[in-house]
Amino acid sequence: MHLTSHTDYALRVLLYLRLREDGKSTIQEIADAYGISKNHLMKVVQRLAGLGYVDASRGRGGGLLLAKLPEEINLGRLVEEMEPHLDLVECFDMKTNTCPIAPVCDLKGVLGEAQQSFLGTLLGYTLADLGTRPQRLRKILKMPKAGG
Amino acid sequence: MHLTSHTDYALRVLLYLRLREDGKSTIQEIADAYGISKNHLMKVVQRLAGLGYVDASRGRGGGLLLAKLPEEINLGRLVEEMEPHLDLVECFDMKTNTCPIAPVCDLKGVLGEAQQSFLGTLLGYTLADLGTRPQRLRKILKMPKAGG
DNA sequence: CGATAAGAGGTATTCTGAATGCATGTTATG
DNA sequence: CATAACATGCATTCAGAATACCTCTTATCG
Ligand code: SF4
Ligand code: SF4
Repeated sequence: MHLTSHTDYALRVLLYLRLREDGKSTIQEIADAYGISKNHLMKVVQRLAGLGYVDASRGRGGGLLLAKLPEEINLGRLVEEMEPHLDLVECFDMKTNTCPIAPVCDLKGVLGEAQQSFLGTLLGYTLADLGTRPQRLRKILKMPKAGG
Repeated sequence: MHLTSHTDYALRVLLYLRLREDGKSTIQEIADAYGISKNHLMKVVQRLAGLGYVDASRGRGGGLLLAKLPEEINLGRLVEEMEPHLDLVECFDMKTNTCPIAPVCDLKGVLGEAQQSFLGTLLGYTLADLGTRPQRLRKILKMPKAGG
């Protein structure tokens, strides 16, 4: 039971940008701040751009900006969109299911309900609920001061 | 986001035994019923035996029996015990965490809460809540008639 | 216009852990 | 003592995630 690093990285990027609303941030800068691979992070950012969460501008002086208000970025929605699939067990994908009792299995319903609880909790939060300790976060992330 | 097949297989075994309280079932029989590998299922059953969910008797005439009442077998508990880990994101395991903001990350708490919602839902169900359509299940599983 | 910074996008490789198979040991029964 | 059934450990395969590269495009600046 785990989320992919893509999903977590996406959230890290958004959190970073939320604390940095005053100016653009480059992928390199964010990768350095979290100590992760720039190449890897580029894929995540492309995805976020495609989903409309960030605006990316190329060329010298380019970088990333949040494309929405933090209050508009729902964590549950983001997780649903970033995760490659939400197939808790094989029968959740009827196309590849091999379990013979799927049509009449109560467990399937119970697991589905549990997953909805999970996502439902996340749907109750937005990016605006994160970063409640901005000073400490900015310090850990070695974030440039406003205007820098 | 998915559970391992071990967890699902464990639940399948318990469901099978619950519908078959009248007599022992062999691993072979259950593997055939679900169309899965016997070798694989043996590992799952050993785990279930170790956790005290089933009694396994060896030798000719041996087989499996539920070691608890269906009402005593909680689905949330079982999932917790069968899953190799519940590390939704890397920071859930402090020993291997590399994320620098873990000590001050609000996201961690939110994800933890969501996971608790998931498990909390499952904790509300027991094996007794499954198998509400026993006739159809027994038929699909080609289960021997009572006493057979 | 040319150099350069930055993102876009595709491909290849590595790595991990799950899934599976196999071989042998142990226990109980008849 | 033959056999049926579970126990245990190890090896292998496989899928998907994670990561690394490489080339292309775009935009800015001197
Ligand atoms: S046992 Fe139920 S939940 Fe598990 S795969 Fe089969 S249908 Fe789905
Ligand atoms: S960003 Fe937060 S939730 Fe994600 S790994 Fe870091 S500490 Fe954990």
